[in-house]
Parts: sequence; C-alpha cells; structure tokens
Amino acid sequence: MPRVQAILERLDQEGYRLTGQRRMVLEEIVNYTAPFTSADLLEAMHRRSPDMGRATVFRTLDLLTRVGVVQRIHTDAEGGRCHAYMACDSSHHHHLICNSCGKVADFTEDRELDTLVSEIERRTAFRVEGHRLELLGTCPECQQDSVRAQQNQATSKGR
Amino acid sequence: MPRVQAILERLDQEGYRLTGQRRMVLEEIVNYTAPFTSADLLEAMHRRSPDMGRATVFRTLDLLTRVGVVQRIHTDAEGGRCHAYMACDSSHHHHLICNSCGKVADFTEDRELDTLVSEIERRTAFRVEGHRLELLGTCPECQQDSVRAQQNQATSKGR
DNA sequence: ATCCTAAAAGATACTGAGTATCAATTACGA
DNA sequence: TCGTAATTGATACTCAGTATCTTTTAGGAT
Repeated sequence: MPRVQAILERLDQEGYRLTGQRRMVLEEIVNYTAPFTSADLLEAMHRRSPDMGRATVFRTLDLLTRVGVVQRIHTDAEGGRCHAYMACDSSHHHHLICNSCGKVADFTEDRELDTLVSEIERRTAFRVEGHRLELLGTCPECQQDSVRAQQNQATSKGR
Repeated sequence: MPRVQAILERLDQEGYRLTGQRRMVLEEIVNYTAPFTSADLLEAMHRRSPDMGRATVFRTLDLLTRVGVVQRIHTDAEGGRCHAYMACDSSHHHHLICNSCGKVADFTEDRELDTLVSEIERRTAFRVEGHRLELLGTCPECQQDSVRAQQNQATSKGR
C-alpha cells in the first residue's frame, strides 16, 4: 500500500489527523477499480470494522473528495442513488466508464475540448469556466466477451 | 402556449392520456428559462392547484423526461439535492449553465467532440457509446453585471 | 510519560428526493 | 352512456446525506 502511505502523508501535511478510520477507508478505496456507491463502501467498512460509524464514512468520503483523492461522479441511476465515488488523483481529467463492467479509464486529452470551448464562447458570449465530461462505452475486455458470447450462441444454434 | 399544445399532441400520439394535471405541469414548465428543482416545481404546482399530489408531479416529470420534453441534469449541490430539470427539445445537445443566474444556453456543436471521441477510442480501445457534457460559466448579462458592480465599488471607494 | 485540547468519532434523529402501494377517480374508445 | 385501463391522491416507505451532541483520541506542549 504505498499509495495509502502517500495519501496519508498528504493529509498530514494539510493538517488533518491520521486516524485509524481514515487509514482503513483509504485501504479499502485504493483497491477499487470501478466507481463505488456510498452503500458499497459502508458495507465494506462494516465488514472490516463493525463499529465504524456511518457518519464517519460519509465524512471521510467528503474529506477525500475535498482533498482530491476521491471524485464524485454522477450516474443516471434511479431513486436518489445518483452518486458514485472513485479514487483517482486530483489532476484534471475525465472518465470513460464501461457500461458493462463499470471499469473506468481516465483521459486528459483536452485539446479538442479547448477548441470546442473557444468556439462556444465565441458564439454564445458566455465565459466558460468549467466543464463536466463523462464518456460511456464498452471496455476492450467486455467487447471481447460479447463477441465470444455471440460465437457460442451461433455454435449451439448450429446443432 | 403553442408549445404546450404541440407537446400534448405528442403525448396523445404516444398513447398517454391528456389529463388536467399533465397540462398544468406543462404550462408551468414551458415558462422556465433556467433549470428548476423538483421542489421548485412542487411549490409552483401547489400554488396553482393545491390538491395536486406530490407523486403526480414526480410521475409527470418522469414521463416528460422519458418522452424527451424535459432533461434531468446533474448539479453539485449538497445533500441529495443534486438534480435539476429543464424543458428542452429532445434532439441531442448540451447545456451551458450560468453559474451566476442559472440561465441555460444550448449548443449542439459536436464536431470537436467527435474528434475527441475518435482519439480516445484509438488510445483506450474502448468503444464509446455516449457522453455527458456540461459547460459551466457566466452568461453575457451576468458578466456585464459584475463589471458594473466593480465600477460602483471603485466609485464609492473614491469618496 | 503525562496532560490538554481541538479534531474527530459514534449515536442518533432528521431532512429531502424519489418510490411503492393501493383505493378512488377519470379519460376516452366502444 | 358505459366499461375499463390509465391515472391520480394519500400515505407510508427507502435511501443518501446532514446536523447535533456527547464521548473519544491524535498529537503537540510540558
């Protein structure tokens, strides 16, 4: 967990206390490769340490979001459950989310986006100060899987 | 309200019933020029017609979203209140939201976005199937206002 | 090593968005 | 005019996130 250590040092530098709870949440979070909901994390933390409070988990998520270790993304899930969280470094970037397995890839390519923004500014006279961009798609592995599934179906039909 | 009439006809064509409640919600919604929250709409509908049920308002919002008359956008507001709604036509487009007054401009310029997407696909091997893009900024009017505010401040300091 | 205190944790009750359920009402085709 | 399936209103519920208050604890000062 060199990752966890580095983040703890950053929290320390920014004047936050290094508590057992924060350490444990971090240890959990750095393992995730796909976005997780607060419910996912609450459940995982409850398994790790049954007496960790619900509020503490939310507060820690909030802290990590402010510090930039975690990003909150918006999903189209129904019923209020529209947030997901993911560990990622704080530099500006966007996410590419797999519709099938939920895996996330980052990208930072903003040259085209900059062009787009300038064009929009020229046309609308708005001053553009920020943006939110998320791409949704299918990751290479899931593309492979669906190809294989189709082949299997073809085979069984053939019999 | 020619707008309302056209939408009602569309609902009719798609097999939905034209109820008084739906008509009233539509009449309210087409007036808005900025995104509104469900609370805004609930309050407005309650003023218009005190016995309209809360669930009906949500159901109508949901219906209109499915039909494409209303879009749900995500905001970074705290405390679960992370949705806003806005009336807009259903063709694919994005929003440019004023941080100061909430007004929204639409734009459809996707040429640069297409370039960006192809580039990302090439690099990550993901197949990109959709995107969410929102730009945040300041509209021309609010830019003017803030210039004026600064001038006033300068004047009063000078005395 | 001990003490002090502000920060953080746990417990718990609350808020507010959105949903589920069910009985009563109503749009609209026959 | 009638029948019925869609819709409505009432109400209770779920779930994410917050506020508040008391207790605990990290970590600097002594």
